[in-house]
Amino acid sequence: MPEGPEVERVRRSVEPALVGARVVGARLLRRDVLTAPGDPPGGWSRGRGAAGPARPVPRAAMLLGQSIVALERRGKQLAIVADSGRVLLVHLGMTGRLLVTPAGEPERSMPHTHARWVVDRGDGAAVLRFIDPRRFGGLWALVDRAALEARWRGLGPDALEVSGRALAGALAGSRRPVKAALLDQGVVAGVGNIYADEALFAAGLHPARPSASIDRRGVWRLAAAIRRVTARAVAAGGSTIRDYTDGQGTPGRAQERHRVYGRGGRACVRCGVALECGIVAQRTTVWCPACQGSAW
DNA sequence: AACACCGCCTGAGCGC
DNA sequence: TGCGCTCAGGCGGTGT
Repeated sequence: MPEGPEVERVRRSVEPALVGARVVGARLLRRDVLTAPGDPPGGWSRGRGAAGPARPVPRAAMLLGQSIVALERRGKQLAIVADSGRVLLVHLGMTGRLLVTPAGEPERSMPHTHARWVVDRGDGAAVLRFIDPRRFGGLWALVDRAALEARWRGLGPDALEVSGRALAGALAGSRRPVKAALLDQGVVAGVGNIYADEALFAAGLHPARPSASIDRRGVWRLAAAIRRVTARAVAAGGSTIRDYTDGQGTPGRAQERHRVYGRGGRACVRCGVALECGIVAQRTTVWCPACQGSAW
């Protein structure tokens, strides 16, 4: 389940093969995975019959014939920027993967491959695949950088660098549970269910605490915890729970460091009390009833 | 306006 | 062994 740290690992792992490379082949195997300019607002219909190339995709939208100049990330979104100015925005959703393999390697059949590119850096071609069994992820074709910036304007600061001041501004006046705020990408970009629980534990805050009830010191502690927890996850290669690997197929080890996520009922690593498990903000949530105070 | 909640989608894991 | 159920969860759309 890729959150910000996992997407950052993917970005780093595919960057060497992609930046400076020219896209010499592009195929979209499922039309509904891509939202291109002119598609219905809210994206292509995901209903029956949406599969397949029912409507031709402008090949430029898939960056065919263009050179990749940068791979940029904000939160869970990964932008492939071409020299034409066009951008292909990748969201991995729950089970999405980007995989790069040398073109010479024997073609293994990879189920749920929805898009496939051949890129050439001059020193040999490589194949890039977008694979996503559950299809919560997708691709968005943007015509220029301005469109990317407009889109990213809706995101909060990235989790790796969120400041206490920015978080305080976003939590002020909100009565919703602080965990719900953390999962809102407009508040902090890149935090998902795993790192929300981990950061709240690290900051000693109950996930159901109304956002506005947390004092200044607590908010600063929380911002620092978000930065620390996500930075450590990046350093550990990301959390591999089920499907996640980086762009080379390498799993991460950050899951071995989780102190609350997936540990409901087990002993708190800090105080030994049994961790509680419940639903907060419609998500499975684990917290320590002793270390994380009360919801009020 | 702010927030709650649903539905999308497939595979893993479980109980019977 | 095998079937069918539940669960996982990001996010956009709709409802309150």
